Formats: sequence, C-alpha cells, structure tokens
Amino acid sequence: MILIDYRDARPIYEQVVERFKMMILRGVLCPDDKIPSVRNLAVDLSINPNTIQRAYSELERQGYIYTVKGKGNFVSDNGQLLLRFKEELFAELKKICKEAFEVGITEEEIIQNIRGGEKDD
Amino acid sequence: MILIDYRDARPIYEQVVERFKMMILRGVLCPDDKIPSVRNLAVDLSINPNTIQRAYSELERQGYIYTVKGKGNFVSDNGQLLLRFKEELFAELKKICKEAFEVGITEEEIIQNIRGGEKDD
DNA sequence: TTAGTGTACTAAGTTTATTAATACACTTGT
DNA sequence: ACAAGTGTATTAATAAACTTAGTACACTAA
Repeated sequence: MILIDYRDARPIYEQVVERFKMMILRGVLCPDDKIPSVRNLAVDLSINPNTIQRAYSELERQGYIYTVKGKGNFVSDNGQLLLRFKEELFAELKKICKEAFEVGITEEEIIQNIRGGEKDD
Repeated sequence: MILIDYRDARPIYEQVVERFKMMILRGVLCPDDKIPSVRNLAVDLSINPNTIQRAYSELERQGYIYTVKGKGNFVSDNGQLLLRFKEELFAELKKICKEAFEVGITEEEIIQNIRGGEKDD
C-alpha cells in the first residue's frame, strides 16, 4: 500500500505522510475508508510502530484522517483539503520562480519549460 | 555581506552556500573577486569557522569558487554555472508540477498562477 | 475473555549540525 | 627571518532530530 524510499533524504514518517496525502487527494482513498492500523503498517514496512504513529498524528493534525480509539484511523471528509494543498503548492512555485527571476530567468522561459515538460508523467 | 535566518530550518552552512551562489549568479560577485576569509566571516556572523569552512568546501565542490592556499577564496569564472542552476531549478519546477497534475491541477491553472504572481518581487 | 485498536511513556542508538580548541602549511609584507 | 593572515585538518563535545525497542493502559468488537 505504501513504499519507503531509503535513498530519499526525508525522514520515514514524512514519506508516509506524503503518500497518504496524495492517495487521499487523488481519491484513491475515500472518506471514511479505514487505513491500516499502526501495528499492521509497521510490520508491512518493517519499521517501528512509533514511526507510523508519528505519521498518523501528523495526518490527523493536518485534517487528512480522524481517529476512533479502539477502532482505527479513517479518511476525513474535508472539502478544504485540496484547496489548502493547492495553496501550498502554489506557494512553493512562487518561491522557485522568485529565485529564477533573481538570476535573470524570464517568466516566458519558465512557462515554456512547464508547457514542454508535461509528457513524461 | 551575508545574513543568517535562524527561523530557517535549513542548516547554517546551507544558507551560506545559497547566499553566495545567488550573489555569484546575479553578478554581484564577479570572477576572481575575493570573498571573506573563513575566520573573518565567522566573526562577522558570530558562528564557528568550521561552519564557514564547510560552506566554502561545498561552494568549491560545486564550482562556484576556487581556493588559493595562504591567500583566500575567489569567485570562479565558470560560464556553465548559470546553465546548471537553471537545470536544477527546472527540475524542481517539474517535480512540483508533477505533484500538481496528480491531484488534478491543470497546466493552465499553474501558468495562470505564475503569470499573476510576478508583481510582489 | 480475547484479539485488535489507538495512545503514552521511557530508554537507547544513530546521524547531522554546530561549537571549541588546536595545529600545520602556505603567502604576503615588513 | 619574522609576524600576520590565509586555507586546511583533526579531535572532542554538545545538541537536536530520527528511529528503534519495550512496556503499559484504555477502548472496541467478536
């Protein structure tokens, strides 16, 4: 269900958070779907339950999942999530563009690059 | 000459590297310009000389500066630098766009966002 | 009752970033 | 030759973040 990339410099819990976020935003996981238990996923990924717990706490904090004690963790039904994610993404884009403008890269050059680079998805 | 942002999550040496890279790419620092000595900059920024040394080693590794033992560190004359930096920046952009496409954001939406967001630079 | 669930806690190990102190070799100007 | 300034290397210590390990407790469902 989830894969960890050990060449990725980011901590494991962060990778887990990102994978679930994308699955939820893409609709692969639907509202009220049950996600794996802390212990189960830990065994599957061969990592410590504490690390999964940390990822799930973060997902709950960001509103992606909700917890029912004794039952498990479930996908939230939160229409704001995609909107908020968009804003975050656009903020990142803006930051990179700003850096680009500083060294003389033009807006058109950036746009051409985006237009041309859509094929390898 | 350089400022450190202690709210920035990135390590100090990385911030120093980034500041010099931008100054070199923008032409604020020219080829063969002398940059501050390890000890001098350390005193100026109130940080350890080892941290500056680490930043300078990284800048040298990436081709932005060259070292003359006993004399100091100087800005490289390397025409490839801007080109390589562009490629890195475009790679970052591509990564973000890919993530955006995954959750249904369109290319046009991204481009509109870039076009609209140029004013606050 | 038993098994599965989330949650909390302490302890230990690892890695990275940073500071500290010292030492050595080189260059420059006197 | 000397002194001051330079890059470079080394060792040690500290702090923070990440991860693992082990244990314990409360809740839910069959």
